[in-house]
Amino acid sequence: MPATARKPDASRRSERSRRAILDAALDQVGETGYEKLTIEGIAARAGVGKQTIYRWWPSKAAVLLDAFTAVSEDAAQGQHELPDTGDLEADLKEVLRATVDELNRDVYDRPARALAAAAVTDPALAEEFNRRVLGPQLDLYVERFTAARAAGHIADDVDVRVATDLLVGPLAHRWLLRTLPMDHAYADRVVELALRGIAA
Amino acid sequence: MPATARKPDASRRSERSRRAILDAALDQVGETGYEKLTIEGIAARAGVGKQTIYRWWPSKAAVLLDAFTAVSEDAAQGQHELPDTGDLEADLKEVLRATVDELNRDVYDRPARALAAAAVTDPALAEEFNRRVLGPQLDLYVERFTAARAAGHIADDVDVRVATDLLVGPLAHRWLLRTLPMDHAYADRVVELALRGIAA
DNA sequence: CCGTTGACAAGACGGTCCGTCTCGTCGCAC
DNA sequence: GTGCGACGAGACGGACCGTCTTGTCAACGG
Repeated sequence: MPATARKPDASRRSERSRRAILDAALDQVGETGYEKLTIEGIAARAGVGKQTIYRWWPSKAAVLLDAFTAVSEDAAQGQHELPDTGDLEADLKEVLRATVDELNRDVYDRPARALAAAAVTDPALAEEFNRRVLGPQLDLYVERFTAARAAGHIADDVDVRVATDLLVGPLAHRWLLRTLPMDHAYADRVVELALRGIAA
Repeated sequence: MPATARKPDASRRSERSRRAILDAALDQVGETGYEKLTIEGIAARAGVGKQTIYRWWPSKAAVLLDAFTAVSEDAAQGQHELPDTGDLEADLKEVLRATVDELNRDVYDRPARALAAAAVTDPALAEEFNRRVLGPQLDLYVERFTAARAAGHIADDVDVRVATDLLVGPLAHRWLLRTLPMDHAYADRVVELALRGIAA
């Protein structure tokens, strides 16, 4: 009589339905935005019963997170580390420029923005989002900076995690809050200023 | 026959109702969070008809923006510029530490977070939010950096707007997405690293 | 080979909140 | 004092919520 919320049998789960739901969620958010993303809408578009969604996901944000994780891994194209040509500044500019381009494509921007917005007011989702998507991406910068420090290209006492924030934070800020346009020139300036510092 | 959405007469507006609505919205979002903030709930708590809210605001986010603008101006306490003791690093640390403290107070964090989240997926609200709240705050940094540049404390070719992002971006990133805890030590490190740069 | 099991599609259901509307009431401007 | 328009209250149809019910179907065990 423990109030055991009995769990569904994952081995009997329909892969076909799972993919249809993920695709439908991604399509819907890309077309009409997050505010018009609805469980009923996803179910109808996927040709699936609502209960099938509620059985496997706790919220529409969780569905979108699963869907976006696949997109994100596709975009990574199996690249599990940042380029290292020995020229730190050039490498970082290349990566940040690519990030800017990615965030300016609607198919990537829409779901990413929806997830970020949801994470801002939902700590549990934020934790999951960091663990599955954002964290691994930030780790790439940490690794690259660690290598650069070993090569003597950055100061010994630099906290590589803070250095990562110094690069990514400004980009994310402009992207999320749209304070000003975000383009290649901005990415370059951020890299230059972050590397050499503001002080005279 | 122009579809003139006839506008209400602002001179007959009830100041009493206006304040009650703003207070109710702020209280509600502070207690139960943004997702449970509802127009009907605000109206009930404020002892006001729903129509009175719909007559003067286009969305609940707009109500919250008005409410928060007042709070934000209170918090500024008439300080329309950043401290300038001549020691740029110390001044910036003081300001960022104060910002961290502010963002860690629920009465400030809750509505600010709700507005930021709404702005992420609503470009029109983002524009208004930037114009009324975020923009003026960022301008303070721009002014302080401009003064520092005139005093020869920062390099001549530094873009003061990018420098501002370099400070504020990392803080905002940690605050919004909760990648890692945000405290005084972090604020100090960001200031130090931003000023002197990552490179050796 | 057949019976049991549990996920499935479909959709009914009560509930909440939406945004619009219709009421009297009441206060300010003229 | 009179009339216009904002006001509080709440009814209204509609959207979507999350749960529940029904009948179908495929996998798996005996």
